[in-house]
Amino acid sequence: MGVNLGDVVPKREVEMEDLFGRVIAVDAYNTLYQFLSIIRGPGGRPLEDSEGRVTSHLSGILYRNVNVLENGVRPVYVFDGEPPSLKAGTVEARRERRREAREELEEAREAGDEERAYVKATQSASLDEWVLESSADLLSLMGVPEVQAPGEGEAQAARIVQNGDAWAVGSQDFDSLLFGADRLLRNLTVSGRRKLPGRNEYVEVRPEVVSLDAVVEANGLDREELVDVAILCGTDYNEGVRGVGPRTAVKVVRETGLETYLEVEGLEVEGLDAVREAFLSPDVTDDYVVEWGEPDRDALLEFLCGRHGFSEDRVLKALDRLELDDGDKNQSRLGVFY
DNA sequence: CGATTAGA
DNA sequence: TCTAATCGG
Repeated sequence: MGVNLGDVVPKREVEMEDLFGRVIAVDAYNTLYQFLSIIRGPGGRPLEDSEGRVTSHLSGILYRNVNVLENGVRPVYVFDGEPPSLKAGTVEARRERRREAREELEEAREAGDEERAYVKATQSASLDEWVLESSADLLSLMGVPEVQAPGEGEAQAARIVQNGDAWAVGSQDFDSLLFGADRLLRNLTVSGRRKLPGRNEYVEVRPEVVSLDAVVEANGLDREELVDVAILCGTDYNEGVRGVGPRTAVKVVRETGLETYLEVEGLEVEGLDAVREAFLSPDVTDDYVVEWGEPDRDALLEFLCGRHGFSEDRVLKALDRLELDDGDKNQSRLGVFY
């Protein structure tokens, strides 16, 4: 979920080819959650192997990374550690929401309502131990590095960018900008269109870059003020003010300032200073290693086909795309845009 | 989501 | 050859 900054954030659409040579600090939680909620079969059931283990995320990781690596983009997956205590309410609320969704999923299945079942299955997706472990295993076999964050993955990913070890954070959420990432890359995808959950509507989806400088520039706010904007709208750490969206929040912070506004309106933000600090000085580490390796073809075949029932033909075809390339598309692509 | 297949 | 539907595990 994260923060609603979409409306006040300038975006620059790019092609995957434009990202050649870039390192992307991928928010693993965000990415896995999307794979898990979206990659579904009939009745909203996730893909699974013959033992009943969910494999939707493995499919997503494999093909996404093949596309990314094939284009000379180097991903590093950043996994969440312990959520800050400020987030406890949000974590609990999400748990409850998933629990409800699972109940409603059962009801929908019993009623034979496939469409509702699909929606509820999506809402009940959760990252359990199996998903995290098998994801780490697959990434490792693909030669894709992983970083374990002490706290929020997005904060750690932002730090990796700040340190110059990655070019952008890869996530759908905007939080990494609040954590100080210089750039955010959304829609790390090669395929054009995506189907909207509602009905038969399709939207063109291309990768898009959001730079923190551009956000700051466009709104006449610095990062600290941007954090105040988010706090007004609501974040994972606080509820936000009813009826205030990003647009008015920017206006309020620029013209009045968050504290004065709260005072005048007789409002209060629970633990305001702590929330600010959670964004401005998050729990991150510089003790990480980012190193890419060669995909282990045999081990990948054993893992995906032998153990989890993937089609050998398809996996081989995917792995072949990782071998012979950079024949035509090599250097001199860096720096075509900022 | 991304790949594959069906169909215009 | 291109796009819409539907597999995949």
